[in-house]
Amino acid sequence: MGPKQRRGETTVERVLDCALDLYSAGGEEGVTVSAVTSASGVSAGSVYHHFGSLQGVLTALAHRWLGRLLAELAGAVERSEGDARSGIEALVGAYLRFVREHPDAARLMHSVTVDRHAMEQGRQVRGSQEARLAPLAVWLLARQEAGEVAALPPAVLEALVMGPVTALARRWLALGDVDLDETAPALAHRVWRSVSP
Amino acid sequence: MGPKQRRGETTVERVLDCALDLYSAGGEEGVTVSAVTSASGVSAGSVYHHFGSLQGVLTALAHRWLGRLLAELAGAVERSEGDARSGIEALVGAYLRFVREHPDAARLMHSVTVDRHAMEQGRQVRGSQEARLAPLAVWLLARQEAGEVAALPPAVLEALVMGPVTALARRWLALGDVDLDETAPALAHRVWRSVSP
DNA sequence: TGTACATCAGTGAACGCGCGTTCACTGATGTAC
DNA sequence: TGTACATCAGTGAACGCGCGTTCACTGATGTAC
Repeated sequence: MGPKQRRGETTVERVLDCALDLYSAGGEEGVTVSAVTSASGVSAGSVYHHFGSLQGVLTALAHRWLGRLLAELAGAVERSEGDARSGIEALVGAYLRFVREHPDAARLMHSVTVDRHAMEQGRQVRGSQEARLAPLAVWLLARQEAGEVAALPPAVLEALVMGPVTALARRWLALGDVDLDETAPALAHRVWRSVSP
Repeated sequence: MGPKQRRGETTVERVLDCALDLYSAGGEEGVTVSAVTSASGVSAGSVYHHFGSLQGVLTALAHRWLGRLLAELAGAVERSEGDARSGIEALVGAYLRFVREHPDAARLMHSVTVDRHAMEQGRQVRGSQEARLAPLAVWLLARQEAGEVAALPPAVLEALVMGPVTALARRWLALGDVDLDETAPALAHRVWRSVSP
């Protein structure tokens, strides 16, 4: 899979970059074939050569950024001091920083439609994401087994940690009436309180 | 605004009900004019008479259910014992119950596209929602001023209370691998911990 | 190093389909007198 | 209570537009010998 020549890589990159711009300008309905081709200078046929369909472009775009976000989060946790508290606070901080630095990509990732299509594509997508999510999940589970985190079902734990962060991110993306840097420490502290033993 | 004859009301109702079914079956792209007309038996002209456009149908649908949800939440808080803790726990419980009882509507409301269009329609929509949201916001502010809730910025408080609930709801809607009833009390308790003084 | 060749990458005109919307019209409803 | 009439509600054929996708083809790249 993927391009097998140098040319192909840059074409793919150009298409995805333009697709993100179009998405942030006009939502999913703004990402049409003709918009992509005229914005990127790549022909329709070439787009289909690399992505198979227009939906394929959006899926690839979501994949790409989700991978970057998860890598960022895993890195932040790894770089933290190792205990549950500083790890979770690092996680919260890294998420909000990523959103602030890549608001357009964040908007795309928060789109339910993307989730939906990804789900419909079946377990293969979820499987690959789980693989990338594994470092975080493994770390959290280890902290939990060490008694540093409350014994809660995984789904509840995930909701408590990620819920407030994504909620604040969504609000900032939609209204921009929050200072993420300023509020991040308070949020991180409160999230920690909610999952501490 | 709205229908001025009995006939009109039932037509509007029928269109909205069918639109929700179509949405839950095929997402936003499943809600086409021809799908709506053939599912509801209402003619295209009549749809346009009542809603102005297809987008108008989706906007009306989102409005309707958002109103119902907020009314449900406000009612639950009102019925609670009055203190911050039981109010917040009632809120969490009511939200999850609503999602479980109306999963299709919940999926629609969690859609970012709906948010997006609502936002683009300008402050009028947000204004009317704020009016309906007021009871909850007012209640929470009063508890905060009484010292029953930590002194946090409104955006952070909202994220801490609603974030975990919507996150768990989204997960259940997407994967269904959680028992909402079972996990609701634990979640509510932890949410309370995160905002208690 | 040079050449042959298979494969990859890219082009863009053409296609048909289904979409949202309109409009001239008919029928139903409710109200005023 | 009965009638006239303005307004609301509903119809469905028709329209044109822009969409996603295809395909026969050319050009570029990298590799094997």
